[in-house]
Amino acid sequence: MRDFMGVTRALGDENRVRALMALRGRELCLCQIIELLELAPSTVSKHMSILKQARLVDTRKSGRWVFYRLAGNGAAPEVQGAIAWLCKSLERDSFIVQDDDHLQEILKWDLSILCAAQGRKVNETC
Amino acid sequence: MRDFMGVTRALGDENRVRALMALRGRELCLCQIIELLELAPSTVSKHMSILKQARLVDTRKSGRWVFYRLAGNGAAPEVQGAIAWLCKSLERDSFIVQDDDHLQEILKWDLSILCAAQGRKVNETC
DNA sequence: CCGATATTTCGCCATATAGCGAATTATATC
DNA sequence: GATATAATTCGCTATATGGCGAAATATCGG
Repeated sequence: MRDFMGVTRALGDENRVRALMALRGRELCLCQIIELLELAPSTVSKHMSILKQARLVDTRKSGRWVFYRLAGNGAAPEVQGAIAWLCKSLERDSFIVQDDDHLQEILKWDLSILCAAQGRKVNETC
Repeated sequence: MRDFMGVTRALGDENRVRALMALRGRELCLCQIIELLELAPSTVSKHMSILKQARLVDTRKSGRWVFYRLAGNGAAPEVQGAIAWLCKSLERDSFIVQDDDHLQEILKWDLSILCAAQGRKVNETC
């Protein structure tokens, strides 16, 4: 029960749900999720740590970067069920589709450039 | 998205999850749920209204009593998915099994007696 | 070793939420 | 109509949560 409630609480925030949906079929660096959600790095880090504690995501560290991915086949059944339910319910949601589009743009940028640009009110044109 | 978050928020409270699980395969009167959760009537009423707003439960009014049941086949897919996920994840949870046992006892009581007994620190033996 | 940089942790604030009891509403019974 | 009763709404309090910026941590490049 404790574990299960950890999952439901984790799913109870819109930004965390958006982050999970963004991780469908790919892994993302924290800075890419920051860019997507347009929130402070500390806020996004906290969100991701909540998702990790609920076992909804796994992480991989590569140098200074931390990559997140959805929990896979090794995960607990309730976690896999949650992810399946989430994806099925929101796949066609207009906000999620919009995020998907936004992500396509974000993914075009080199990670180091993206990270360096954060916190400096990036101008879209340069 | 708005509707979906309504569901996830509703699932984010342990007492609401317990109430939903209690409704598997039967309908219950509010006073029976009050007895199960051992919370104030106003608190339980609020919980159930949140579940109703999320469309996770339907209600039927019969005189002074209000009966709750899980949303059925007519419900939105994300709601049905949520209920299915919930039941599959918690069916064997020890807290839920304990609630199931407790409910068996509660169901033995006549509704009017149960309601009348609430708020008066019922002695198990009378 | 010394910055620079990505992430996390900490401290704080504003808001949301769960809980209760009292007051209100709706319905049944007298 | 008056009274009793099941449920809801209201007002309040205590706690939890999401947000940020500053400070701390970890890692890379010189």
